[in-house]
Amino acid sequence: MARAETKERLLQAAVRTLASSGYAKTTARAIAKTGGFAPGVIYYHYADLDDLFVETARFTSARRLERYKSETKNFTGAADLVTRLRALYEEDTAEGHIAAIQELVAAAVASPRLAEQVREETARWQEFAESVITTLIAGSPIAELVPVPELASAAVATYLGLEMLSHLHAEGTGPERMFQAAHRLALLIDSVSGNQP
Amino acid sequence: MARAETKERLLQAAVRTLASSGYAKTTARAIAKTGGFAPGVIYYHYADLDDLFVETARFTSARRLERYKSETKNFTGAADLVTRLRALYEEDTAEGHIAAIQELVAAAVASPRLAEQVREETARWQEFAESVITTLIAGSPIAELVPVPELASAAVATYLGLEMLSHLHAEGTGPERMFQAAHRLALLIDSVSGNQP
Amino acid sequence: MARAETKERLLQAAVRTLASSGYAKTTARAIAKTGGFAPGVIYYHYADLDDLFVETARFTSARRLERYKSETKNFTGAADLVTRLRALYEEDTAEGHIAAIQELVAAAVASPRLAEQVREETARWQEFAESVITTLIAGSPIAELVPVPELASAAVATYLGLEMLSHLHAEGTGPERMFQAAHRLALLIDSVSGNQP
Amino acid sequence: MARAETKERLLQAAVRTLASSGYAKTTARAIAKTGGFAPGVIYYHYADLDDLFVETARFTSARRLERYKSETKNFTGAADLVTRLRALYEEDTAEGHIAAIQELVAAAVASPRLAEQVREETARWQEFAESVITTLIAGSPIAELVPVPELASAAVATYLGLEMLSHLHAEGTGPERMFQAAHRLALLIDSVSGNQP
DNA sequence: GATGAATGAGATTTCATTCAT
DNA sequence: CATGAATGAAATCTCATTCAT
Repeated sequence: MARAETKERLLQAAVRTLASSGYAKTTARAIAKTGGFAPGVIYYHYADLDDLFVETARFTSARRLERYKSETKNFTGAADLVTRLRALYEEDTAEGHIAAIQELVAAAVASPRLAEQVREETARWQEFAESVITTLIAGSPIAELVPVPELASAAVATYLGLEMLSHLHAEGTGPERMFQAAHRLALLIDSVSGNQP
Repeated sequence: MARAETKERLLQAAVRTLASSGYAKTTARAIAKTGGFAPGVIYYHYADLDDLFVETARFTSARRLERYKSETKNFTGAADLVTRLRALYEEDTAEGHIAAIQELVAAAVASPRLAEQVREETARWQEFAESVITTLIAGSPIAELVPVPELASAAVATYLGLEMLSHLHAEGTGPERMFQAAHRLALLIDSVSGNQP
Repeated sequence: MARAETKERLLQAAVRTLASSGYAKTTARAIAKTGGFAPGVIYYHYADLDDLFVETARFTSARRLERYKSETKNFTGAADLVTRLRALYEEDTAEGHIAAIQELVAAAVASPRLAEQVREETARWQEFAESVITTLIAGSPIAELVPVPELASAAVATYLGLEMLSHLHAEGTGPERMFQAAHRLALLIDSVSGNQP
Repeated sequence: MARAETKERLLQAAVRTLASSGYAKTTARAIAKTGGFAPGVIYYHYADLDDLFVETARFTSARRLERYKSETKNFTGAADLVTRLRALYEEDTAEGHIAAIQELVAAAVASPRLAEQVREETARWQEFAESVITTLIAGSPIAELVPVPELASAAVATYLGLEMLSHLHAEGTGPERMFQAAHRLALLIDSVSGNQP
C-alpha cells in the first residue's frame, strides 16, 4: 500500500482512539485495533507514539481548519455564522476531532514536542477566529472598541472547554442549548446592525 | 499520623503530580515521590488509583470552590468581580488546581466513576457561576433577557479552556491580557449600570 | 530481601549470562532466568539494561582486581608470578569474568556510558599491571630500559585477547600451553636474575 | 548488477556497520542503510543474518590477510617488520576490520557456525604469525628455544586485545605508543643480530 | 534482481498492586 | 500505620524475515 495512504489510515485511527478512550488508553495496540492493522505498522511509519501524536495534532487540526474556513466563507451575519458553526461543531463531535485535540492538550504536559505542535495549531485557529470576528464587526460603530485578539482567544478557549465539559454529560445537550442561546443573541445583534438573518 | 492528615497529603501530592506530569505519568510511584511517602500508603487509604483520582477531584474542587465563594462574597460590581477572579485564577495556577482538573477530565473518558465525580463537581461550579451572574445582573433592565444557565456554562467552559491553552504558552501572558480586556469591559458595564468601580 | 544483597544477585546473574550467551542474548529475561528471579526486579533496582551493564563492569572488575592484588602479594620471582597468574586465570574462566568483560567491551561500542566505565576499569588493571612489572624488574640492571606503561598495556591486551580467542576453541588448551611457555621463560629469567623459583 | 559485485557491497556494509555500531545493533535495516540498499536484498543473497555474518568473517579476514602477506613480504629485520605492521594496523583501524572481527568474536558465543568460521580464520592468522616469527628468528642462535606456536598465539591475541582496548580510548594514542616501544625493542634486537634497520 | 511495506515474535520497559516486615 | 521490595500483566518498541510489486 502507498506510504501516504497508510499514514493517513494510522492518523485517522489515532484520532478515533484518542476521542473514544483517552490518551492514556490510546496504546499502539488500541490504535491498531481501531484501524484494523498490526501494531508494528505504527513503528514502521513513525518513530514512536509521541511522533504519531504530534502528526495527529497537525493532521486533524489542518483538516478541520480547512473545513471551517470553507464553510464559513461569505457568511451573511451573526446568526448565519452561528448556524454554520453549529453544523461544523456537530461534525467535530461526530469525528471526535475536538475530543482528540483535548486529549492531546492534556498529553502535551508530558511531551514538549507535542506541546509545541498543539501551540502551533492553536495559533492557526486563533488567527482564523480573529479573521471571522474582524469580518463580523467590520463596518460596525463599535468595531474600534472590540479587543479582537482577546476575543478570539476566548472563543477558542470556550470552544475547547465546551467540548471538554460536554464529554461529561451523557445526554450532550449542553452545547446544543448554548448554540440556541447564541443564535438568539446573534439575531438580536443582526437586527441592531441591519444584517439579513 | 492521623488518618485525615495523611489522606490530605496523598491528595495534595496527587494534585501536584497531575498538574506537573499529566495523568498518564501520575503513577503510584510518581505520586509517592512528589509527596515524600511510600507507594504502598496509597493502597492503605484508597482501594486503587482510580479511587484516589475520584477523591482528588472532589477534594481540589471543593477546596477551591469554598475559596471562590468566600472571596467573591459581597463584590460590588463587574470590575470588582473581575479583579477578584483574576487573583483567584492566579492561585489556581500556582496550586495547579485547574491543570489537575483538566487532566482528570481527560482521564474521565476512561473511567465512569471519575467521569461521574467530575460531572458532580462541574455542576457545583455551574451553580456557583449562576449565582454570581444572577447577583451581577440583579436590578438591571436586561436581567430578564439573560440566559443565565447558558452563560454560566459558557463561563465555566471558558475558564477551563483558558487554563488548557495557557499551559501551552511558556510565557503565560494569554490569560493576563484577557483579564485586562475583561476588566475594561466590566468598567464599561459598571458605568452604564451605575455601579461603583 | 536487603537491597544490596539482591543487587549483588542481579550482578552475578548478569556476569554469568554475558559469559555464556553473549551480550546480544543477555536479555532481561535471560538474566532473570539465570538468577532465578522475575525480570521486573532488574528494573526495580536499575534504570535500564545499560545501567545494569555499567554496574556489572564495575562489580566484576573490582572483585577480580581485589583478588588479583591479594593473590600476587609478595610473589618471589617471575616463575612464581606466572604460577599465581595461571591459577587466577583459571578462576576467571570458571567464573566467566573475562568473558563477561569481553562482551561488555564489545557492547561498549553502542553505549558511551558503558565505554566510559570499562575505560575506568581498564585503567585500574593497567595500573595494577604496572605495579607488578615494576616490582618484578626492581633491582635488575635493565630496569631503566623497560617501558613499563607500554608493557603493562600489552599485558592487559594480551590477557583479554587470549580469553577472546580461547572462547573459540572448544578444547581450551590454548591458554594452558601459553602459560607453560611463559613459565619456562620465567624460569630462565629467574635463573639469570638469581631469583628463587 | 552483477551478483558478485552486490555481494561485496553487502559484506562491506556489514563490516562497516559492525565496527561502528556493534553486532547487537547490526540489524538488516542498519546494514542496508550503511550500504544504501534495501533490507530485502540481504535475503536475496544470503539465507539469513547469521549467514551474512559468517561470510563477513571470511571476507574481511581473507582480504586483510592477503594484504598483510603482501606487505610483509621480504621484510629485512625486526624494526622493518614493526614499521610495516604499524602501517597495516592503521589500515585495519581505518577500515574497521579488527573492530568488526572483535564484534564477530563476541557474537560467536551465540552462533556455532560463526564460531567455527572465526576459528578457521584465526587459525590462518596464527599460521601467518608463525611463518613471520620463523622467518624473523631464522639463523639466530636462540631460534631453537623460541616456542613459535605459543608466541604466534600471543601475538594474535595481543593484536586483538589492543584493538579492543583502543576502542575505549577516544584519543587512540595507546597503540601508537606501543608500536613506538616495539620499534625501539626491534632496533635493539636488530643491532644484536646484525640486521639492517 | 531489487524494493520497501508489512508482520509477528520477542525484546525492553513500566506500573498497579501485593505482601512480608 | 507505614515501608519498599517484588511480581506479573501489559505497554512500548525492535527486527528478522516475507512478499507483492
